[in-house]
Amino acid sequence: MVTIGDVARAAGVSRSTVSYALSGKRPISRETKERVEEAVSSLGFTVHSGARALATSETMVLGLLLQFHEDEFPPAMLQYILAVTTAARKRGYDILMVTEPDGAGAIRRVTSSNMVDGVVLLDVTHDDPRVDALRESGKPGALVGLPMDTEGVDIFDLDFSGAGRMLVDHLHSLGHQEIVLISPPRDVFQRGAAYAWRFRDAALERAARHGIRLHAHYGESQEPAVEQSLHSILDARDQAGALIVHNDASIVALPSVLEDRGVKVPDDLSVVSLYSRNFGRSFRLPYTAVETSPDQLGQEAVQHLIRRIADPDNTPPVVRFVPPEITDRGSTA
Amino acid sequence: MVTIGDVARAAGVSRSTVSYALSGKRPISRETKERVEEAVSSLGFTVHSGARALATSETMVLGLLLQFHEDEFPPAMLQYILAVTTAARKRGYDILMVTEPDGAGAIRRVTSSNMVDGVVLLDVTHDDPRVDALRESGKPGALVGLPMDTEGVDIFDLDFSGAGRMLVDHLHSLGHQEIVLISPPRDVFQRGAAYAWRFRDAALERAARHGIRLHAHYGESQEPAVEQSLHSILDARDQAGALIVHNDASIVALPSVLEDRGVKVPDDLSVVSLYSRNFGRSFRLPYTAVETSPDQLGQEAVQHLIRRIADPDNTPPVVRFVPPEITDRGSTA
DNA sequence: CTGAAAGCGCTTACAG
DNA sequence: CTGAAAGCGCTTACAG
Repeated sequence: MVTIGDVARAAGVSRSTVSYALSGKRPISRETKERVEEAVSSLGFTVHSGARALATSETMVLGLLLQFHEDEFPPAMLQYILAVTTAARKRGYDILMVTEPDGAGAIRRVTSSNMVDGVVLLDVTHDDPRVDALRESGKPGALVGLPMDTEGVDIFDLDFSGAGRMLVDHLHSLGHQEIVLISPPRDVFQRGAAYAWRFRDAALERAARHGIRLHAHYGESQEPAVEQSLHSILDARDQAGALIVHNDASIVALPSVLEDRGVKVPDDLSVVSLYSRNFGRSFRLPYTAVETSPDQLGQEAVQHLIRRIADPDNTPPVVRFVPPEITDRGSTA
Repeated sequence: MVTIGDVARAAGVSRSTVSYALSGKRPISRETKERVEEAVSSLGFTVHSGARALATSETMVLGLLLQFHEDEFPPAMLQYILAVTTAARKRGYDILMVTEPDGAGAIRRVTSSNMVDGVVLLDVTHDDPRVDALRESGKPGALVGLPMDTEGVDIFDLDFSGAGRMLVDHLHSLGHQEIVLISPPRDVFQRGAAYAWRFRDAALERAARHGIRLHAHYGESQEPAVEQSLHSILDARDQAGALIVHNDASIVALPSVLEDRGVKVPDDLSVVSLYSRNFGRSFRLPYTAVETSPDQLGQEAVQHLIRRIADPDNTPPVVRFVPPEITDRGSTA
């Protein structure tokens, strides 16, 4: 391989001059700089990332920690992966993708071996063991999802409580008095994914205030249970005029379930949900929904994480809840 | 941070002894080894990955190169990502996920900076510029997808030609004489994704041999075009008794399109496709299909790549086409 | 069975 | 504006 020494020799300067010419960290004369650049490109020099990491204690790599749970709909997670990766690369960082089941162990592994400068945790739960592991690691981290103890970590999430209130208000303003809510699967609640109950509890509370009957049910995540559960919930609640679906697998399955049942939206039933624009496009979902903004969330998380890496102490901790925005697709009446 | 020197001091031995005790690359006395291990765990020592990479020229990281094209259905790619990541971790490797648009440049970047020991290329096309970049890099690579020039690279893919023949044979054995094929979008062909024409051409050839009329159409990848194209193709070909869908977005949209049209499977129409078990489960696809085996493909690619990293010269080049297997879900008659 | 030392390829004070 | 040298934390011949 070609090293900085080769470049120095070819350009007739010292290795330190090459390093400075490349980094711009001290002034270099115009002609020296040109000679260095010529040598670099003619030799095809690239800095050895391990050597640089050893010298600077910076890897320019971010860890992305995620898990594929049985109770989650895989396509939904992809949007966050892509958002984080793109945002990182735009700022010169690469992404180490870590998916092993033992997330806390994985954090210890990649931080203590100095493989990454910081980590992004996806799908953080209420008592997520990864959060303690992160704190102990001393590396900066950005969380997507809300843990019980937010001390010393940066948090980025949709305002699920606000989203729940917003959708209930929307249906209330149209005069609905009886609403069915399809939540994430029971396992998601038990796992401690706060987004599930933040949304549900806010919706319930808001409905109560409006005097609306809101029936909350758990949805499913795997077919054929998804469709079956939708049918049985709709069977049991056929007097309700509106449906709130906070469940990715269920919203994807809903169009064909409703078609099966001969239910017309919004004439027979008003439907609202939460999903991103791209998600809705992949599956042709025609429902009025709160935009979940994975791109924005991923970008803000990465941006803040990088700022904290650069200046761990003077960066204020942030708990950022992206305000919900509703996209009206005409599925309510 | 705690270094190997700290461990050596605590254990009362030299740094080299610590290194050897940890790696097992030379015999260490039982008691020395125990003292080292005790020091390691009490101090919480982990090898600095950059330092090790610098000393050994091995990073224990694999690059995973992929792009999200407009003309592809995102959820399908996720299965390969997960398969590769899991297989790599099982063998002690981490995954650097590289998604930038300039794939060839990305390969140059991560290989020449020695960030990875090898790369996996997903979705390789006929004249994929990444393949040349890979060859020039001198690093081992495993490709998923078939390039024009297979010299010096290892290839792992489904036998799409065999899959095309198998599905046509299956329909032929049931007496079908007129079949519609929905291929990937035109853009996928133009991009040079060989799997698209390998499947189609083999199906056409096989159909011709059987004296079957096979009408090949391009499908779409984005809603609402997907559904519209399905409707217009089915309108134009309403005399056909069987449908082969080689298009992820289309097969996901098919159930509701057929329901819309009042078409019963398999009574009115036989349907066959290609997708993985998990993919089918996510979307409740009830169709007889060739299993695309992303898990197996990912695992074989990683396994072979790691073998080649260990011994670049004595590892024979491989072009591996996983034989198609049909899963009968009763959607044909 | 163990140690002292060279070397991997960088960056960055220190010195001029 | 530039150079010589130390140092980052490992691994591995070399030597005993």
